[in-house]
This record gives sequence, C-alpha cells and structure tokens, in this order.
Amino acid sequence: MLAARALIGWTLLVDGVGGPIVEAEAYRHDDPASHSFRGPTARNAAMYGPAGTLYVYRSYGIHWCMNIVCGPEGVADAVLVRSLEPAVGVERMRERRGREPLTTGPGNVGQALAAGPQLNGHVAELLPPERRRRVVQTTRIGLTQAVERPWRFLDPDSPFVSRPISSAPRGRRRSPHP
DNA sequence: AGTATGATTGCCT
DNA sequence: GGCAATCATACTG
Repeated sequence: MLAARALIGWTLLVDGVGGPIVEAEAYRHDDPASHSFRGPTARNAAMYGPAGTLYVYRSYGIHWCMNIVCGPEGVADAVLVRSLEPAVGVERMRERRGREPLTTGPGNVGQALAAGPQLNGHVAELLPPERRRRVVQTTRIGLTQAVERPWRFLDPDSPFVSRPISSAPRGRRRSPHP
C-alpha cells in the first residue's frame, strides 16, 4: 500500500489522455475488500500480472474502474485510481463525459479515459511527478469490508479529489462574506 | 444539508 | 437470488 502513496502525482495516460493521480486506494491480496482476496477468477486475472499492469473491472454493472497492479507478479496487490487532475486531452475527456467533474471518482476516471475491457491486462503508461505534493492518508470509500483500514491516499491541495478528507461532505463551500 | 434509489453485470452463497 | 471498490437524480427538512 506504500505504492498507493507513491503513485500520487504520477501522470496516468491512456491513449494520450490523462493527468496526475491525486487520489488512490490500496487493495492488497489479503484484504477482504480486494477482488483478489478469494483467489484468481476470470475477472481479476489481470491483478496477478506484474507491477504496472492495468486491471479494469466493471463496477455496479455500469462503471469501468482502473487499477494499477503494484505487487510482484502472482501476488495481486493493486491500486484503485480514484481521481486525476485533467491535464492532457481535456477536450476528449469532455466529449466522453459530457459534464463535470471530468476525472473525480473512479467511475468518472474510467469514462474520461475510455477505460474498458480492451485495456484490461495492458501495461499502464505512467510519467513521473512534475512537482512535489502533500499526501494525506484516510479511510477508503464505498466499502463494506475492512472499512477501517486507512488505505486511501490523496493530495489535500488538489480540488479534483472526490472528498477532501475522510468524512467531509462533498460540494461547494459556503460563501465567506454575508 | 442529508438520505434514498435505479441502472446493470459478474461473481458470490 | 443477493450483493458490490459508483454515479446521477429525486426527494426530505
């Protein structure tokens, strides 16, 4: 899960579209919340590839979510990409999404980058960070298993994270002046 | 502000 | 048949 922290700031590109990762969650093979917890299946096979392999899965029958394998081959540790900063190919993201936000939340990232089964098992294209970022650690989102494990990492200075801190509500802030 | 619900597919018991 | 690493919408107060 240290890989999840290390990935913050790295630019993820798919077919020339993407941006710096600002929010990610770690899923280890021995974690009840991980798709690899119960061993290999047809769906999670890509998780058993070498580090840098993409694992793309269908979420709730609707969304495509992207993971980057971060453990040794055969181990099936991965990092869920939850949010990016829209940086490269923003116009194409807009066409695909049709609304804001473009790349906040794993389902939205998948749509903006046109993730799908054609990407599953491919090698992720990653570029190193261009600047230093703060990273904070919180609990993960949307889980029913192992909810307490603080394996979500994010850049608290980025406006493109799905939630600034663990349990703060989403949405715009109140205007500062009366 | 919070809470609820439908969409839709693959894997689980 | 039930549920899930989600999102957008509709409703309530």
